Amino acid sequence: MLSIGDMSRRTGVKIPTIRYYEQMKLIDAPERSEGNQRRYSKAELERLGFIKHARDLGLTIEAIRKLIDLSTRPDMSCAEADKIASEHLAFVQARIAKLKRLETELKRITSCCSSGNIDDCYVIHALSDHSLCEDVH
Amino acid sequence: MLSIGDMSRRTGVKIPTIRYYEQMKLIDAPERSEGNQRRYSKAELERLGFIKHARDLGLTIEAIRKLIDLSTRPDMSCAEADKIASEHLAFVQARIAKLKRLETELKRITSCCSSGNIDDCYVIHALSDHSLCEDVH
DNA sequence: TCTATATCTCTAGTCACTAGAGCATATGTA
DNA sequence: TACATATGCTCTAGTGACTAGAGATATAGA
Repeated sequence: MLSIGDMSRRTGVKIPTIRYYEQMKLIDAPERSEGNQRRYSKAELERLGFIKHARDLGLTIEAIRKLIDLSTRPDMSCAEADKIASEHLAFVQARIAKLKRLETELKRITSCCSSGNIDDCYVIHALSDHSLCEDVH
Repeated sequence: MLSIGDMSRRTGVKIPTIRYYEQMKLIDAPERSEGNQRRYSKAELERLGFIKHARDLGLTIEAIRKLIDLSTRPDMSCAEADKIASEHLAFVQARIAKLKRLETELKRITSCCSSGNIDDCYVIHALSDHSLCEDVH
């Protein structure tokens, strides 16, 4: 049996976050010791690892809840699970594209600041004048 | 003189958000009409545009507050402003790198799901078994 | 047994908004 | 001028995914 601290060390999920996941019903309320402390099984460790991994990948709590739900219905087609992951992939790709455009503009903004006076500051100037952007947003 | 709705239409910042910025002291409390409605000047429109642009670039409210503060002290060197923008550039670049690693893993996860049964579902399986990751995280 | 560490519950705070209730004001047309 | 509609006001509370802190209790090792 594992304490909440053991779970935390093994998965890298912080203790308050584990309790938060329990509250959000991502994990079941575990057994308790005589003194009311949480005691987890190996299966619960695995589920927390699953959640951690999915969160690291940026999946929302809601998406993870769906995946867990799916995995407990072994008769279900996995098309649904694939859909969740695929949608998230598209989301990640869109975010990369957007950030790359921002990177371009930030590079442009920061590469020109050489004067000593704020009146000529290209950073401030560029941020004020949207028309300087090359249709970035 | 512009109403809050005019400001919103011209900058693309939603009305409650404008009021929120006022509360956060990013913009000064504007004049009011006889009936207590906000009335803005051109200068205030420009400042809101500045804030919008900076937010679109992902700068935090706190960073924007600093930039505004800097821009009202015309004697200051702009090195500080450049530092804020550069730091943010580094942040954006780090995020791009991280998202690209996630993209790789998500692609791998979603490209193999072909079986009809959840027991064989690669998505669920891959998310459960961290060791399948190629040291992505 | 003592002490240090771990855990408990509960509340509130974070960021950057967003939503809604319940009014008051402004604007345009008849 | 009367009215309808649109716009605005303040205030409170909610979002997601945690994080922090208070104050009490439990457990493990010397």
